[in-house]
Amino acid sequence: MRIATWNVNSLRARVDRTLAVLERWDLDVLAIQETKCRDEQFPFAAFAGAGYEVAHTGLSQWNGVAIASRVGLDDVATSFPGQPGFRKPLTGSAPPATLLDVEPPVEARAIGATCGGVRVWSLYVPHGRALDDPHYRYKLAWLERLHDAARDWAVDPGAQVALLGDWNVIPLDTDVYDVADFAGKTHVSPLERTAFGAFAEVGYTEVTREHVPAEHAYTYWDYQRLAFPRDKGLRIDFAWTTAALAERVRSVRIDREERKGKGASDHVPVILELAD
DNA sequence: ATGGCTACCTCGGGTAGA
Repeated sequence: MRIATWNVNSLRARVDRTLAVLERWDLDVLAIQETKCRDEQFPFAAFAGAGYEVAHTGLSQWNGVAIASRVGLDDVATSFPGQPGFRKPLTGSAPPATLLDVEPPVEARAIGATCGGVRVWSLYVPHGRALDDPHYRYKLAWLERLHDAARDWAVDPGAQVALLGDWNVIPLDTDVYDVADFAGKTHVSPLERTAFGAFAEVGYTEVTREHVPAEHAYTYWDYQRLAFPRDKGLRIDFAWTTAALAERVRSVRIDREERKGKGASDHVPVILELAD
């Protein structure tokens, strides 16, 4: 079984590239992030034509996550238990007191489905924006709540769970072209790195590192400043799996070629080959 | 020193990404 994760950075702008990735890697399952569309805008027919069922959640032009599968797609969940919401802080005059009590909306950043016996989650962790931005606190809370949910999913030692996606965390200094460029910014702060690493304490293994231990093995390159030709990238797309699933991983590959050419996403697919 | 790109909304320029 082959399963992959990819932040496609707008699905509608890259339907052809996405179908080509499915075919090139002979994928059974693809976890997609940043579809940037609402459900009614999602090109389901193109995927069906290629033999894939799709579960998608998208509420606006932002975020949006999906799972495409040709090995079944059961028990779809469009958020995880306890997933925090976010709303920009209100500006100007104070709203009526009743509005203050309204929970911020849960964003389309997590979708889960069971595919071929594996509980797959496609996750788009909030960016954080800046260390003094409310979005940063949201990011930390989001990772904590995900950790709590993931702990529950891993209680059964035979559970096969894969947490796939764009984690928006640079876990090691060698996961970035120059960590000095990130001083005082998000993605490298101790709190983020601790929140990311905490999944190891509740039964999960980050299998992409295990199989691709090389330093500077990036999964993202900025569109700006010729980042890709200069290989100034980041490693921020990962796969935490339960022990029973980690045992099945035979290889992990980073599809660096996908960053080339006109119309590339700024992220590339990460592919896991699983033993049957 | 700044922004340098791409995509979304929609046809000008704001929001977001990392």
